[in-house]
Amino acid sequence: MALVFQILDVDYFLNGDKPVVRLFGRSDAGNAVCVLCRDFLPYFYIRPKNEEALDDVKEILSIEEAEKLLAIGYSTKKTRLLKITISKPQDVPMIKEQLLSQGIAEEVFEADILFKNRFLVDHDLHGMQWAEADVVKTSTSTVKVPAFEMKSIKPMDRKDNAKLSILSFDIECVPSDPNRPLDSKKDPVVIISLSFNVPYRGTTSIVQVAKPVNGKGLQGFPNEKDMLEGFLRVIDEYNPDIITGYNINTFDIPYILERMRVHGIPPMLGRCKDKPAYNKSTGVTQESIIPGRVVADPYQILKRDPRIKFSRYDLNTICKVLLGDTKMDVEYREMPKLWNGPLEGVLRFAEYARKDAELNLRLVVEKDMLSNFIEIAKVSGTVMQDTFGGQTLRIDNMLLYEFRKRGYVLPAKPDANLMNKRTNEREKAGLKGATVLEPKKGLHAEGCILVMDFKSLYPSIMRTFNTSPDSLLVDDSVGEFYTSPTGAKFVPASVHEGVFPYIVGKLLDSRSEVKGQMKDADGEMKKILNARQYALKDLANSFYGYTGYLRARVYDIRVASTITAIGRENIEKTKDLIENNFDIEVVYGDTDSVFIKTKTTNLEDAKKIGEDISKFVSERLPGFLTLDFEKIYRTFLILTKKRYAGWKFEFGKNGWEDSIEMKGIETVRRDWCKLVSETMRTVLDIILKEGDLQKAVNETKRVIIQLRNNEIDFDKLTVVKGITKSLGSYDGMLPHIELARKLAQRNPHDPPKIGDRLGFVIIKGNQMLSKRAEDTKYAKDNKLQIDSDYYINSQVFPPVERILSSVGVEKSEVFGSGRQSTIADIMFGTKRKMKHEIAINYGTVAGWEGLVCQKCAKSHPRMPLSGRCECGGPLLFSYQGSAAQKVVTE
DNA sequence: TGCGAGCGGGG
DNA sequence: GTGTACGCTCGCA
Repeated sequence: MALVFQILDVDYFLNGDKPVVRLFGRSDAGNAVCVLCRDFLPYFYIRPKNEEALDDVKEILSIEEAEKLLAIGYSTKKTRLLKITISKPQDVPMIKEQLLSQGIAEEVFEADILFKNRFLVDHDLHGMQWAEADVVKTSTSTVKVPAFEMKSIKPMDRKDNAKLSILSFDIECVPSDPNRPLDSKKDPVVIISLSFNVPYRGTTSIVQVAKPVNGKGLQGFPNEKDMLEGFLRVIDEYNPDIITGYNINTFDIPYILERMRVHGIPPMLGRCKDKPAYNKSTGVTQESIIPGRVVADPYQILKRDPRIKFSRYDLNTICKVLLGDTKMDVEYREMPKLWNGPLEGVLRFAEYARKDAELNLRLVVEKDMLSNFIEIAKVSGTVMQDTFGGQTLRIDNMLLYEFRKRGYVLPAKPDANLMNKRTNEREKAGLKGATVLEPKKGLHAEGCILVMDFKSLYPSIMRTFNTSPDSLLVDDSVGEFYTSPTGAKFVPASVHEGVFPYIVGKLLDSRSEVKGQMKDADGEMKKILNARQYALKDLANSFYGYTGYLRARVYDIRVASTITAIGRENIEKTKDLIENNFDIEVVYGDTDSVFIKTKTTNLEDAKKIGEDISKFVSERLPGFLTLDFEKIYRTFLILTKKRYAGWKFEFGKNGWEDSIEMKGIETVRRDWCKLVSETMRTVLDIILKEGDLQKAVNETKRVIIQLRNNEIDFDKLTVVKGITKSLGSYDGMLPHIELARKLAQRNPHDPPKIGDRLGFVIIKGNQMLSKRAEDTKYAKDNKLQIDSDYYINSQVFPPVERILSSVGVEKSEVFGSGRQSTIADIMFGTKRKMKHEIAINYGTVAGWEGLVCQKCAKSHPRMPLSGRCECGGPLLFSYQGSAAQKVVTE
């Protein structure tokens, strides 16, 4: 029969001496299924040295001749290799070592490719892809879901996803000794909360409690052991495809596995009866594996997402920002009291746990956190679980598909020796990075700044110059070649299109196509397509980094350094093209962007100039390189390379929308009090939106005076820090730890405990700084004096000073000790301008007819400089005479 | 400015 | 599991 299913996870088990591959998935009919393949064996390639000796290696099942191309260095000459097939995947490393150490093989290829990946690549299958298999129903004692024997399998061209069931869970534990950290060997799990996207027995959440409680949505158990068994029963019955939870990879799963071990419960959380869930921790990275399911941890996903950064990554902060909801208010130190106290407390604790599991599920579902990974799996071919790791496996897999198709073998991952060699080589030759153009420092307020980007710079360079390890010319076999700025030579695509440029090109072309399809799509499909276009871009962009990554299989510094060298040449060339052909100045640029200062304050005109420059430059850049007009900054303040702020204007659905954009200038930092962030933002706002440097200075002075006069609320001066270990184990002097010691003395029966977060201010005194940290509330209640010099000199002033000095304001001006000149004034005798006129002209945008006053209805063809009507009323964009849409100024 | 240590999330 | 993998922020020189 034909079974159509989406491939969720792949592994294998041994049946006697032979591997049996298991494909776990969701069938078209919506059932969890497992497809078994018994006729696939592990193999690898060797370049033989002593062929006869192969006969003595008893594990080898067969030896075949194979003529293959090698991935580094262009050549049409195939190398004679032998394909070695053995029986057990886990024997491969051992046999590989033996062949090398006994001088039987000169070199080994593809002996370090995981069996599941080998299977997928060789069958042209991808993770999360739909497949159609010819199967017969079978029975096996190894899995918990219906199983089928596979006769054949082929990939399908389907974009949709099966309805995946998701279980979100959270555990609560209480330490037996509140002064010591939790110990999974001793301290029990007391509560497990579960939340389901597809309802389980008609409910969306359950809380399991290791006490004989009962109630709605509650399951009471006599003890921890029974509860853990109950947890396994629910997982088995619900049978989720995805298991999720906040920080489950490094906390909940390893903890619960240890508790199961203590109680002698086999941790069969997956879809197999023969393979337990386990946690692999390597260095600091921990990952939990549950066979047949996918473990997704929003904490790790969010932390690694380059698109958004959060100030903190705790569940509460994340939910506040993303969902507008918060955790229930239960402090860690309260938990033992709740658990050991009266019933109401236990129930409150249970509801707290329920909400955590629910919040996490909402993050996954409402924020659509898995779609990107599903699409990355579909494109790169790895199973979904492996998409949560790094870029390397994704690229290795994509390279394996393509190189294999073209008759190449991939080199092995580098061993310690090769890594050393690469490191040394790099230290000698150096891998030069990108160019950052020297910024014209200070405030640019006279005209709009255009921000222009090279679209997909490194992928475009790869495509244009055919830079790829397999097109790198290492001999004189070809007369026609391109010589890069570093001297490396590449054959043209007409001779041989490199695998890297080919894949990158396919990804980017496919992305354009998907973006086209998105226009006609809606609902679920639009989400999928959007995730897909992002995955395609993300994957295309990671190929350059791979060529220069020391651990890559197909590392080649000549390729990596060629790409950055072309990038550097490109940005310089572009700067010249712009400055030589337009009466305009490039004030900054970094890697793939240039910032251009126009002479107009009219946003429309600026936009037009941006489009003209984009067209002009793109026509003159080679191949796939294009310069796109990205956005307008009306004003632009640059402190140093990579640190700047701009008043951004973008034309959106509701007309011109403005915001302050900052790069590299941090206004929020954990060790800064609120006052610092507030002052910085105010100062930046005044400079960028009003151009009034004197006002910015005055504002800074005002804050300093308020600090001296004790007029600032202590809450704005508070810094919060947590106690992470026992007080005795801190060596250095830290303010919050000294405070914790003080509080413990003050209140011996309720001292601060591990996990507590202390908010403190620094008060006046002669002791060293860390001894002067004081609890904010205590300081307030006892009317203590804050150390205003500390707040001025160590908190507020340094970051604000960096901003002010970039526009030429001297420290002495802020502190008022007489009017002194800046160094620039002394050198050039120019008086610095304290007030910059910030005129804005919004222009008229196609489709929009003009502006209309909300108060007197007078129409204006252009935005007046004041931003308001003569009558003082706010101006709205008018469209086709009537419909006013949005206030455009404040 | 560059380096080495230390911590994050969870309970 | 045909393994071997962080990344930022801070304090200090």
